[in-house]
Amino acid sequence: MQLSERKIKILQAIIRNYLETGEPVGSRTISRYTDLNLSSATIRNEMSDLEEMGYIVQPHTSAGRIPSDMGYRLYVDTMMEEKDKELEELKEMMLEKEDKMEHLLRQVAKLLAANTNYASMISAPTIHTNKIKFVQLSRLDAGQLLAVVVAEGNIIKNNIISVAEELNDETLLKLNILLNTHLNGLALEEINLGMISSMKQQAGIHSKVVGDVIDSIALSIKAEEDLEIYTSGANNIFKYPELADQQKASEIINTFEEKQLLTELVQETLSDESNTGIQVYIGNETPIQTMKDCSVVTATYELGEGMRGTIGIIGPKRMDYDKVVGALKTITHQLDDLYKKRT
Amino acid sequence: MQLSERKIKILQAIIRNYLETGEPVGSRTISRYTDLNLSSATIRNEMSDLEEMGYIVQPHTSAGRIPSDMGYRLYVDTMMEEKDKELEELKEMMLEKEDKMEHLLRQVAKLLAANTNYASMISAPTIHTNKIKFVQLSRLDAGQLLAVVVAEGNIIKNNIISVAEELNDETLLKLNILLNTHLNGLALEEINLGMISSMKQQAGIHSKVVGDVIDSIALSIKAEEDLEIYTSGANNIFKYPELADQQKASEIINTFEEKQLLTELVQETLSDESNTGIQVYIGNETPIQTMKDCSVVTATYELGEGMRGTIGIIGPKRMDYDKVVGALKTITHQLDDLYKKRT
DNA sequence: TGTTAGCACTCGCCTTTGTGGAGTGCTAAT
DNA sequence: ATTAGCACTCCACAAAGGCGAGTGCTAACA
Repeated sequence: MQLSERKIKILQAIIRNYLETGEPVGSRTISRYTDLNLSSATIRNEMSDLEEMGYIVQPHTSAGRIPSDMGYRLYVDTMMEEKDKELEELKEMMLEKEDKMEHLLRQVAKLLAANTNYASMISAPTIHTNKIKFVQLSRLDAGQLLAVVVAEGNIIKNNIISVAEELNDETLLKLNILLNTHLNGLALEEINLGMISSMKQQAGIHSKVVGDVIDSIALSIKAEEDLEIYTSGANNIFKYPELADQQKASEIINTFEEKQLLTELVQETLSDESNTGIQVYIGNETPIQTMKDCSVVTATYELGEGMRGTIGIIGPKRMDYDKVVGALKTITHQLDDLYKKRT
Repeated sequence: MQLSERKIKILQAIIRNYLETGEPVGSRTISRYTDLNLSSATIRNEMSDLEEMGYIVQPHTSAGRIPSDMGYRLYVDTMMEEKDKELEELKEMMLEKEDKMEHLLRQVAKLLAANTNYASMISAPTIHTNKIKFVQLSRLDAGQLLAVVVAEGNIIKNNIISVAEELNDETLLKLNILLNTHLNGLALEEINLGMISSMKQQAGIHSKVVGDVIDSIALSIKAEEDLEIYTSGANNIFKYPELADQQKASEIINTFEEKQLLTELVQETLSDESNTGIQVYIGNETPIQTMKDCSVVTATYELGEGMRGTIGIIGPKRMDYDKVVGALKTITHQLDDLYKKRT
């Protein structure tokens, strides 16, 4: 069977209506709601077809129809009309706090949640493709050194290193020079064993302690690929009855707390480069099983070269896709602007 | 009326039973549950008294009794028998991750939540009474400086400072010496305007730029009294029907997300020094209004001088106080040990 | 005087039953 | 191809009734 023009309009009307009310929508409603001037009987026939084709389902006989995942999918792919969102206010807010990445991200998450009435998450930019800008080793006290590594985009990592043997000022200075000349401009992921051993060699006489130090710096740089994910508005899910029952709410809340699980989503999003950077996962399409009753919309943002992070909105399947996509576009653009201003 | 020995035993039995089942408990149950060998009728009389005295309430006529806030209070104050918890496993886990305070705290929160089946929170130690150990200013690039401040207990703060005018190496060195000699050993809260202006004076010729830099360091040290609170197990509240309804769950979850609100709890706990460091807030006693249907047990931990933080367990009023208090004691002691080993 | 047995009573919970309404599918007429 | 009409389905909701747990009271007993 073919999707006639009319069927599309009806499907669209069903979805729109369902998005608003959350209730199954019947033929009579559509018969008036649209400008098609068709009787409910005709609509019923069409709806019957649409059901057969899999775009809508009946929760039970003699109830109205609701969109299936497939119906939503069609809607998102072809029928959406993007709304322009008024997220401009955000610009200033964001700029205020510009200095601390962490604050910024929290802020963004909060803003999105507040504006959309869905739950939101944002992952800190991945930095492993990021270039090292500055390395410094300082003595804290007898047995402890402080290593500071700053990467492109002013991402700072601190590490305290315990050493058995005290290093004198001269050695420390040498080490600093050595580290900077070798590591500067390198992407974090480019640091490898060969390089480390080459550094050790050049460090020369103190090889034992110095070697240890270099090892632990290298390790700490590479190791801490810490998943930083900020979430907000988890409790928004209680606004949607279809998600608010204990079972589901508990699962979703848990996923939000164990941010670990959200990394999958981040990975998935970052790896897919197909389109505009915005992806929509409806129901079972989601990479996170616990969210199979939700829809998830993700976007990739970039702060300059290689620093990409993920923003996500999680809500009911009947979320306002238009609005959400609009909001995400606005935000990613503004993050872009932000970066440009900053550099 | 006086609380006879027998009344106490009955009250205790009621509470114990209610803690387990969450159901109102009737006279017949008590008549068997205890070793008092009294008929249900006698128990009924006593219960009637206890109700009059305010220790128990009936949710509705012809239901069993449940403890009132006042009943719980009496229980916690006088009738508790602490259980010894088997939280020893934790010791090793904690030591593994010793290096990063943040990880440690998250770990502890998670552990507590998992072990108690309640929600947990932990605040990072306050550091404003903490002494500065080390200050360093480095040039990142033309317009940017990196300030690193390390305080007692190896708490590290980074700050990027934008400067209009570039500082040469010599000035930077001087500044570093100046900063260290002045600030070293000082508690963060001791830094005041007089001191800052005195530094500025000594900085001499470059007063304009240097002054700015000093200002922003001082500011960043003082300013970022950032509330770091880690939470875990929020979804545990779904395990207790009396908290799991939408309204309440939503409120509680929200409080957990907006960690802001939890600061009150932290403040309250830290300020009160009365007793063993463990406090129990039952129902309306809580400092956080949104948790008036819960009980909150908090403990103060110390990592050496002046570094005090708060741990909290949030659960239903019928929480297992014995177990929770035991667990908190164990944890605080272990954090104590941890600090000793570390230094 | 304290304790107990017995009994009537209360009230929430659960199941059953019934009703109304929204919506469908089908058929026949236009 | 569209529509009006009608019988049918099924959910949601309310009312009704029975069950059971628990109480308060009274009277009897040690």
